[in-house]
Order: sequence, then C-alpha cells, then structure tokens
Amino acid sequence: MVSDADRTKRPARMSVWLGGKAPKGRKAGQPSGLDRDRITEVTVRLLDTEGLAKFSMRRLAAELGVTAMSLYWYVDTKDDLLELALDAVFGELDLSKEAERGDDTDTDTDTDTGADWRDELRALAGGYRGLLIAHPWISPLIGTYLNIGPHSLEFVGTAQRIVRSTGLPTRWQGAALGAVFQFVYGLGTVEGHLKKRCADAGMTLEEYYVEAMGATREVAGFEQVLEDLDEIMAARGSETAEEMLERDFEVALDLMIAGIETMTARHAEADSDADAEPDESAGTDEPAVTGESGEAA
Amino acid sequence: MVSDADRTKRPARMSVWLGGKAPKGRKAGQPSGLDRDRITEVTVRLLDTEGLAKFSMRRLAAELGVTAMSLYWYVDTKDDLLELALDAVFGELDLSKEAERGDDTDTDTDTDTGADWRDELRALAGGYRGLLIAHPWISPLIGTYLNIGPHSLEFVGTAQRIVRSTGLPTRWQGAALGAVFQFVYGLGTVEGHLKKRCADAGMTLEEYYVEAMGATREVAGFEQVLEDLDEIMAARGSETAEEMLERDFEVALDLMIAGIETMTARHAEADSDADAEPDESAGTDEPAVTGESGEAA
DNA sequence: ACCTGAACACCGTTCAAGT
DNA sequence: ACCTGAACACCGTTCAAGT
Repeated sequence: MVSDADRTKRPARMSVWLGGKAPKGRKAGQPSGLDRDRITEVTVRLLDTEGLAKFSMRRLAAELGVTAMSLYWYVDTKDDLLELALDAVFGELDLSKEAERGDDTDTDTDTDTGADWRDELRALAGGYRGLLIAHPWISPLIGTYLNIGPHSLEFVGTAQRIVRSTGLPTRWQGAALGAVFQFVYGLGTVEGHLKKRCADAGMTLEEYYVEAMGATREVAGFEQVLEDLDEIMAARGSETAEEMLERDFEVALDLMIAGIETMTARHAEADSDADAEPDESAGTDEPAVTGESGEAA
Repeated sequence: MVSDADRTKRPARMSVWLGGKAPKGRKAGQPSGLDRDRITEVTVRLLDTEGLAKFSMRRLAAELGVTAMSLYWYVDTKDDLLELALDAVFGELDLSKEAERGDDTDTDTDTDTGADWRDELRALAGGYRGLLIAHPWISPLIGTYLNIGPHSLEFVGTAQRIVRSTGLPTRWQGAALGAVFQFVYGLGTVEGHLKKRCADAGMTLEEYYVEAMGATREVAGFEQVLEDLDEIMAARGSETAEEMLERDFEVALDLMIAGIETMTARHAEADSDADAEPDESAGTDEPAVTGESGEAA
C-alpha cells in the first residue's frame, strides 16, 4: 500500500470499487456541503500542487474546512480516497479519437486496413504520458492499486481494442500491449518526477540537466557515461530539452510500431502456405495479460 | 521525495553521493559495531521482508539493537539511507556477460557484427527485471532519486554500450535505450507489486488472478474487457501464470529488438547512395538521454 | 445523518546531554 | 567519537460523544 493506512488491521477489501460503503452524500442536505465527488476533486488538486508525500487526511480536511474525522464518513481509508483520485484523473483522457466500444469483436481484426491503429496508438500513448506528467503522483498509485475504476477500465479497454486491430497474432497481443504501455508508464514516471523537481526548485529543465550532470561528474570513475551524455547534448543543436524529450518519446513509439509491423509480417510469411488469418486465436501458448490493469494502465 | 523527510527544511543536497558526510565508521572501534555498510545491509533486508511502507528509522534501529538517533551519526536523512540501499541492490546485477568497459568508443559501432547485442540486451533487461521483482521497493525509489551511485552508473554505462553496438543511428539510440529500459521498469514494477501482494495474502499467482478478475466483474459495464481476458486465460493451455509473464516479457523484448533492427535497416537504405556509416553522429537533431539515470535505470 | 474531540500508536528529525 | 532521552511537529484511524 502506498499510504501508511496499513498501520491498523482491517478486513482488507481489495479496492474501493468493490463493495465498500456506498458513495454517501448526493442530496444537498449536508451541513458542510461535503460529498465524495467534492472530496475527490479537492484531493486531486492538493496532490497536484503539493505532491503525494505532503498529502494527508488532516491537510485535506483543513482545505475543506472540516475535521479530519469527518472524511471517514464518506471514505473508509486514505487508500480508498487515493484510488478514487486516481480513477478521476483517468477520466481526463479524451478517448473520442478511438472507435466506440463495439459489441462484435471481429470488426477490426483485418491485417492492415489503413494506418489507423498507428495513429490511435500514438494518441492514446500520448494521452497517457500527458496524465503521468500532469499528475506525477498517479505513478506510484498505478503500481500499487488494482486500478479497476470505470475510467481506468475504459482506458484499458481502448488499449486492448487498438492492439487487437494491429493484425498482430493474438498470442503476441498481450506482450505488445505491455511493451507500449509499460514503456509509457516508465517514461512518464521519470518525466513527471523530473518536471516536478524542476518546478519545486524553480529551475528550467536545461538548468536542471546542467546541475545533474555536474553532480554525476563528481562521482569518480564514470567519465565514459558522462562523455556519451556530453556528446548528445553538444549535438542536439537548437532543440530545447522539452523538445528532446518529446522527440525521444515519438521515436521510441515508432520503434515499437515498427516492431509490431515486423513481427506481424514475419508471422504472416511463416504460415503463408496455409491461408489462415494471421490472428487465428487458439494456440498452445496464448499471451498473458497481467490482469493487473497496471499492465496496460 | 519518497519518505516524509521533507517535513523539515534542509540544505537539500541532491543526493547522498554528493558531498554528504563521509561514510563514517570503518575502524572496528564502534561500540555497537555499526557502520554504513552494515546499516545499508540491514535496511535492504528489512525493505525486502516488510516493504517500503513499514520501513522506518525506528524499526531499523530496533533491528540493529540501537536507538533511532544513533543512525543519524552515519546518515543525514532517511532519504540518504534509501539511496544507499537502492544502489546496493544494483550491485547484485551480474554485468560480467557484457563487454568490459573499453576506453575507445569506436570498437562496437559496426552495423551488425554478430547477434551479440541482442543477447546482451536480453541478459541486461532480464537482470533488471529480476531486481525489480526481488526488491519491489526499488521501483518508487528509482523514480524519485537521482540514482547516481556507482552501481547504478555501472548499469547505465553497460546499457549505453549495448545500445551503441546495435548499429542504430546515434540520434535514435537514446529513444531505444528508453524504450527498452522504461518498458522493463514498468513491467517489473507491476510484477513486483503483484508478487508481493500474492505473498502477503498467501495466494498463488493463479488464485490472485481469479480473485482479481472476479473483482473486475463486479464493476458493471466492462464485460468486453473481461471477455478478452477470459479468452486469453482459456487459451493458455497448460502454462502457469508465471510462465505466461515470462513469455510475455520475452516476446515484448523480441518486439523491440525487431523494431531496432527494422529502423536500422530503414536508415541504412535511406542513405545507401552515400557510403557514410549508419551512425554518423552529428545531426541537427540528436536523441535525448534524460540525464536522469532513471531513464535507463 | 453527519460531524467532532480526545486518544492511541505511530512517524522523521533536532538538540542538548551523556560516556 | 559515538550514542541516548526528551521533545517537536507531525501521521492514520478508532471510538464515544455531540447535534
């Protein structure tokens, strides 16, 4: 668990989304105008401005003009509240660029109908990265919780649908999903922390780099590592650090898209003797999806 | 910061590795037999067995048979201690399969000399994944700290060297490094948490999946997501959950290796008119390396 | 139905004091 | 040089009590 909520023993429900207390409040009769939505909203705002480490039930209560204990009327534990905040943030994703949820699973499974899935993948990955950068605190939460709120599931569902439409054999789709979204998760995590630290220190990204590289230089015996970095910095021309990060992200995505295409093609030519569809789904070895939505989220 | 150490204001050094107090202790004159190495060692053990959330200076002190305040003789803050523990764990990596650190940068830059870099990449990525699974607590730390301890830098240096030997144009190498190791970071993070949660709940991975999927089923409106998972589970045959994860990891790596090969080939044919080396390094747009070792680590 | 005060069992860290 | 006790300013959560 991310918070220290485990200091006390408790029935240990797996997630807020499973049979916890009903979302109390709704009718406007509340003395303090509190309800789950409002609490969640302010939680997100506080986490954005002050970070996960400084967030506390007492701090939140103060912000809402109420005692810390009042919050426990609406929420069982701090962890529950963090789960709510996490899913709320996933709601910011604009999934409109993606196909609507269809009832039939067989619509998009053709090998290479248009370049659509590439753009969809780039859009979704970009949105996810944006979330991780705008709200750095979600990163540890994603790793920790089951992540089965409605908005998170919508995201995972969209990702699944896109990967299904790549033409990649079914038994590799789980791996492709993991490759792309775990990469974005890792990158977004680092970028999020990086930008937060810059903001907190009142530095630009450029200034931070100089500082960090100077720091690394003080650790003896690793001149080679530094040399490589210097080379890259020197050669980057007029690009800002921001642009470098952006471009690296896109190149990495291109690399994975190329990988998906190549492996799809390899598979197609491997059974070109049969005229079976490249994604015949039954096989002795199917790909794993971790079940953990963190896998895709 | 990962710990609550920021509750007090402090000069805010960037890392333990930079001009902190010298690693006290060494001579055997200590009344309690304490020194940095021993403290770090026990810290790692406690983090492994009880997790980051339960780790505290007081708990550690108790384990060492000493008051919490004694620790501050050897270490400035809890964060410093966590940085030490993090780097210690990177020391477990066996980097022997990789080429020795060479002084000349031009040795391995040929386009495609042997299949070596593929195996090296798989070995290093596998080792990193193993670390994240064996010590789930390092994941948030990697995202948080500068990560410039000697063992971490050794790891980053090795990763750089491998990517340099792929034949990929220099301006894409940063992205490739990010793609592979951020992916492993993301995957390892989720797998680490997953296995820890299973262990804590006394469940097998299989049991946990059933539980988690049943849980997801309770959230109305996402039958499609579940259907896909069911399909995958049904088709996986005799494979254990463990084996599924393992194979997904390897397929994802294959996918990225295929991506690197494809992009290298594309680049080579793009300037096949000139006989320039594919990694001529100067360009208007060089790839970024975040400077943050978290980028590769 | 909703909110509070006091209390419990914790934190990281400082500081003056001991040996 | 190394370690301690007491203290400060915090935590999440419980529980009995208020309105």
